[in-house]
Amino acid sequence: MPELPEVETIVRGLAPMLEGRRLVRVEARRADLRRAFPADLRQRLTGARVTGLGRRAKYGLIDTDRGDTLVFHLGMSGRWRIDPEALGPHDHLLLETDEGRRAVLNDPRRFGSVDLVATAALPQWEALARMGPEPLGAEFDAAYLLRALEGRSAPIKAMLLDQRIVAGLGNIYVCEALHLAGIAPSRAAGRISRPRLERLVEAIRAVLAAAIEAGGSSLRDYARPSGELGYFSKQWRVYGREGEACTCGGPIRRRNDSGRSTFFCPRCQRS
DNA sequence: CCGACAACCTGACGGC
DNA sequence: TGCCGTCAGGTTGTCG
Repeated sequence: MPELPEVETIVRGLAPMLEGRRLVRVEARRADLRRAFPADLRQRLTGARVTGLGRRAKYGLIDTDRGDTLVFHLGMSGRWRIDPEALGPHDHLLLETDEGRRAVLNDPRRFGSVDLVATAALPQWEALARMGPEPLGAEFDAAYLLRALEGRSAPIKAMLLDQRIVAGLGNIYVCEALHLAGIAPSRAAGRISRPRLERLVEAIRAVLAAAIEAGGSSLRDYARPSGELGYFSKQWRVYGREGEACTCGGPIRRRNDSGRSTFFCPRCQRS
């Protein structure tokens, strides 16, 4: 589920119950996800006050007054459950606040991660250090993309999935943005004209903003009986719509590019 | 640098 | 009903 908009939505959903609260109970229910949990996770977090939440790319950030930031990544199947009635399978990490609220990290496939990083050193932290700019930030524009893609012969789709180029896009929103921009996923990245890169930047921004907007509206019921966070409407133009009609009337195609599905409209995205 | 592929895991779904 | 193959929103590493 989680690309940038999903993580953003989840962070916004967690903020009201965590911000300013003291963590009275921290329980890791297994030793690792994709990699081991920090050995001192519990002692460093228990008793700490959450000072703020944030996001960098697909990473969620929970800052504490002890100078540590809990950094979580949701992998393919991660989500947070809010005040669940009971803990169940794949509930790997529990945070309980001084108000008795509970946030539970659930991740069946365990491709996610949980780390504890000194807040001041966060930008230098290995996973974030080599990361490209935020697609919704000012640094990300056509001029930047032009330089970053210069001389690259790899397909634009692969380049947009590369977090070192731009941070936070995944398979869905790359497909969506390329379609909105009218660019073929296979187009050599370094051979896209500046005007078309400008269009691409705007498309990426628009697609992400719309998804965050949609997530935001569904947040109102984030405390549904199931207590799950991460419920998103699917307003996709091409993703998951193989065989259906594109807005142009032509059929949406699906192709496999090195193990990942690419959805596109051959008519709207000729080059 | 590039492309293809495997690995890490579980669950959902379609076909038979 | 059940078994089996396929696929899934991510990341990382290897090999040619």
